[in-house]
Amino acid sequence: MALAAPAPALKRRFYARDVVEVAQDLIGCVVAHEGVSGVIVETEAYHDCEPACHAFVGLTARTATLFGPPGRAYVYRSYGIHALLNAVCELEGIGAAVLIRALEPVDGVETMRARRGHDRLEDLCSGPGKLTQALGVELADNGADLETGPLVIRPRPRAWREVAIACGPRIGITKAVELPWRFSAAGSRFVSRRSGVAAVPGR
DNA sequence: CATGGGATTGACT
DNA sequence: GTCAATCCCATGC
Repeated sequence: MALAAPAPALKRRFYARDVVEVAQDLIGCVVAHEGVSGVIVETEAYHDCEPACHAFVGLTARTATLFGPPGRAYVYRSYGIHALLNAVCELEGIGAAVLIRALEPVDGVETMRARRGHDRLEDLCSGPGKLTQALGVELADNGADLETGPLVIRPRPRAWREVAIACGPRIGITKAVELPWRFSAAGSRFVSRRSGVAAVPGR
């Protein structure tokens, strides 16, 4: 019996709803790019109604992807050095996205090690700039369709179906710091930071 | 056209 | 704990 084919990628309608819900539902899902993949263990939600979101300034060249159709990648350069990967959410015309902040490596670990220049498994994808480097995601992937690939996000594997989710304040921002819109797989060794989280009530 | 500010990381004290 | 690297883009003159 051959290995099962990978699950089909998440469809546009998965992303076309409340960005804070999508941020939680993406925990445990799998990001894959050209044979390299990992399980999402940390996310943050951003919405144009709050000032920490790039889309807060309105429609510009930079934010066009955020206001575009859901299910696309929003990739931008941070601090002049790192490419950060988001999944665009909500309906077209609303600027919202989920920042993918950390992965638990699954496939292509040796490729990740070579690209990252680090050996420890926990150092490969435990941060938003680290995981794009490990996956080979670049600015040119901005606007790419996450349903058709080559960069795709797949549903939770069976073992991740019941993952416990923690929440806390978003990291590295100076505005709207009070919103608890950072989510992580409870107890994961692969998140970017360990502190500042609490259990999500009722989930 | 000049300026300033980051959704970070890694090296160093 | 501190701090520099580095570049895209929004803003203002």
